[in-house]
Amino acid sequence: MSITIESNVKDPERIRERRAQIVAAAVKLFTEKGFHRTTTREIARESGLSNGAVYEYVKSKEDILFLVCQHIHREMRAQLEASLSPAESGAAQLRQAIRAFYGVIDRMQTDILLIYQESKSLPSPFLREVLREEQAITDIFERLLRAGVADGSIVVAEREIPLLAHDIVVMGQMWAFRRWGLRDVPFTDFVEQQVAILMQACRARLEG
Amino acid sequence: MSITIESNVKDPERIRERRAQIVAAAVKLFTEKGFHRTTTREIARESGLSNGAVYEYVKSKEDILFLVCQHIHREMRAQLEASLSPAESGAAQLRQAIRAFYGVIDRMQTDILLIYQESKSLPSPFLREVLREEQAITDIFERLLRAGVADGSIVVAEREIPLLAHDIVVMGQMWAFRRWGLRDVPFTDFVEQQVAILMQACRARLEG
Amino acid sequence: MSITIESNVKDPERIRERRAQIVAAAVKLFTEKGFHRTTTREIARESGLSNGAVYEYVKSKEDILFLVCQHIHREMRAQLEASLSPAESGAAQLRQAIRAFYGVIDRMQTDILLIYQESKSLPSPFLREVLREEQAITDIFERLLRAGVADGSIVVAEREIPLLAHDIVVMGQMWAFRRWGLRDVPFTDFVEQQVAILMQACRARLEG
Amino acid sequence: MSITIESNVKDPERIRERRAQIVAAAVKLFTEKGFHRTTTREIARESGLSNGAVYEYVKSKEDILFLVCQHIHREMRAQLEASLSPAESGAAQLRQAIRAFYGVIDRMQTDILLIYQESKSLPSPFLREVLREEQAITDIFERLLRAGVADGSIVVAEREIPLLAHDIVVMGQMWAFRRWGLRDVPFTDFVEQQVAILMQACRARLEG
DNA sequence: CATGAATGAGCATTCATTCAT
DNA sequence: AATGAATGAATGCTCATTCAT
Repeated sequence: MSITIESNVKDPERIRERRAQIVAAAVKLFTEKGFHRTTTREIARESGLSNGAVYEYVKSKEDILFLVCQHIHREMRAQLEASLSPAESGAAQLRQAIRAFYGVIDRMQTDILLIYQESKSLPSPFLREVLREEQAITDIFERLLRAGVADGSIVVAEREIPLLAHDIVVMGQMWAFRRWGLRDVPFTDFVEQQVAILMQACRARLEG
Repeated sequence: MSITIESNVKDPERIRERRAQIVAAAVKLFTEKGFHRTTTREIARESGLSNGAVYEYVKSKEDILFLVCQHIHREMRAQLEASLSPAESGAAQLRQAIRAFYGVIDRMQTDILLIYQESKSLPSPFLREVLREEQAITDIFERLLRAGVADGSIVVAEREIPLLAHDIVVMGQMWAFRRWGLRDVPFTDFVEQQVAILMQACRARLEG
Repeated sequence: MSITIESNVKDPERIRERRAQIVAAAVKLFTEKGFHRTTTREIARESGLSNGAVYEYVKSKEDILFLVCQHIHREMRAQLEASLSPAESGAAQLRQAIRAFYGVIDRMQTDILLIYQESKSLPSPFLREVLREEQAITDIFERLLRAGVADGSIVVAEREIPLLAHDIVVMGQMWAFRRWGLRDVPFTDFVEQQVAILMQACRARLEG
Repeated sequence: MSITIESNVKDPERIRERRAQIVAAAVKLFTEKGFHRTTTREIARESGLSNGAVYEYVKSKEDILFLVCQHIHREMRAQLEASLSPAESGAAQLRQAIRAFYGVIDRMQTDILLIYQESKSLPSPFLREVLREEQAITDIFERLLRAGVADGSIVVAEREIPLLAHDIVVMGQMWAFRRWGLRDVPFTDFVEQQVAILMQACRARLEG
């Protein structure tokens, strides 16, 4: 939002295209070998650009990492919004949102892991922006929780809401960052168990 | 089972001492600047050893990272064991263990964050060992859950236990890795809310 | 004789205009950051031309430096000629010329410094041309000295004339290249003292 | 004096040796191709060190340039001091010093040219130091002028002394930086003519 | 055992110049 | 004539690791 990566190139359409190539290449490589072990040359080669061309669209390697994080967050947001659907009660809406979110997490596992593992390498203005985005996702659930409280379909104290929202997010993201420990848990079981725990924490009436 | 780091030096006592120095220095530096941005020279200087001496007790920089993770895990285990105390029921025991564990997390915040952020840089045999250790901690809670089920003080399906144990761990560790989002939550509130959610998930009778 | 810089463009008027833009931009940038630290992109931007356009009027970055030196020398010559005025004796003429020249130096301080500091980066045919121009200025003073000898208003041996002419030039240019050491000397004092020394060296009768 | 270049290496004797190698190589290369066109790799090769070794004794390429300037200035000072000899009057002392200084300039022509052409590439704390050194040389002549004034062997107004000292220096250094224009002047003639002009400027009584 | 100087492959980044449009 | 995106060789510098002493 507030941060804009500079480019020497003027044509915005071209910037979009080339950065998409760079980001695609970087996501692949960062996922495989991590940010530090990936060289800018590899990113150039993988994205089909010359060494120099990369630096026409980006000012530093950290810029690329930021672009990657930004791209992933946008994709997450888009997918999340696409899978939210209206529901009768606040509780039902919340449950549906959690399920939708966890679905996104499942589909974007490696991307989410990438952000978890590499965002610490961002220069701090970028990191702040990434955390802001992470908080924005949490805020979605805060709002849903308050809506449920408002219509009486769930019961949570206001002061418990922030942490509960974080729980919702983290209990989903662990599907990505604790993959090693959850090999034996089928995804549906995972979702249902987490949803059950969370809805119970909201003292929601049992529903479909 | 447990991985052994090679050393050119014979005297095991000396190895222990020197590695303790190296680990202390590395923990400090990795926490401040991260694994990749810390140089072996800096570790040598900070630990009071010469560049060469470090390599008498360790074969590579990754070895140091592993030693650091190992040290932190040991410390965690020790602190956890020290703060566990017997309780009447399995539920009470579990609740107490969670509280104890969360206390450890609070005290070892930066160390836990270090493992979260840097363990991905470990060569895979080391990484496996670290994850094994992480699993071992989770296993402690699996056992406590089963004990509670056994004495009827909590009600959880066997198939739900592994994930629930992960939840217990993750919902505590987020105190370390989501510090940026929990600034406004006092630690005691944090613990009590998480414990409440978790005990409720266990259908434990409400107790002290 | 005089070197000609090639251009892809035919229209000589256009060449003149564009090169004037390029030179103006380059003088500004070279003065601020030096030749090596200035990029051709910066020159393009500052001159309002595109990267490519610059290379339509110039074959290399060195060409630009040469154009800059040429421009400065022309400007110096023009200013010098404009401020020369006839005088009664050769000695008076010489004194007047030195004062005029030093005035030019004072006004063109940064340009003269630029030539002093950057001309060494010219390819040797260009450098030779620049030195020829520098010699041409010196020659002006040689001629004035000979004129003064001829009318008897000064007394210098023919063999001393070349060096004396160099002294006249250098003792003025130091106002530009020894700026750091002459902070406390007012310009008028500077001129008068140097003129006194030089005229005395010519054994000129004391006048106005 | 006030500036110390850092080194990773501890042994001061070794630092001295290695830096001498580096400086010797750099003087040669900078003289041949200039500072900017010389690469650190070339300096390493020429000095018989590895790329990395150079950076054990120096923190940056600019450090090398500074070391070079420092070395040249020390050498100049040493030679100058070695060739100064006592004289009867202040005027005689001054004349002798100028001759000695010009002899040094003749012997160190290329080095002096190097400082003239490349010192502008120094980071400003280094540049200040170099200019301080240049001023120190000028100060020597200020002192000699005052001594001459004091014993009555020369006549100069106090306020004329600083510029006169600069003239002494610059009128010698031009032997190095105006080499192209002085090809036909024999060194002895050069010295005698300059000395004559300068001593005359001091209104010194004609002496041997 | 310890030291610390030396190594050199490796990396991010720059920039003069070209050339398709 | 003009544009501006693309190129890629070149550069200064780093740092894990080794090894002679």
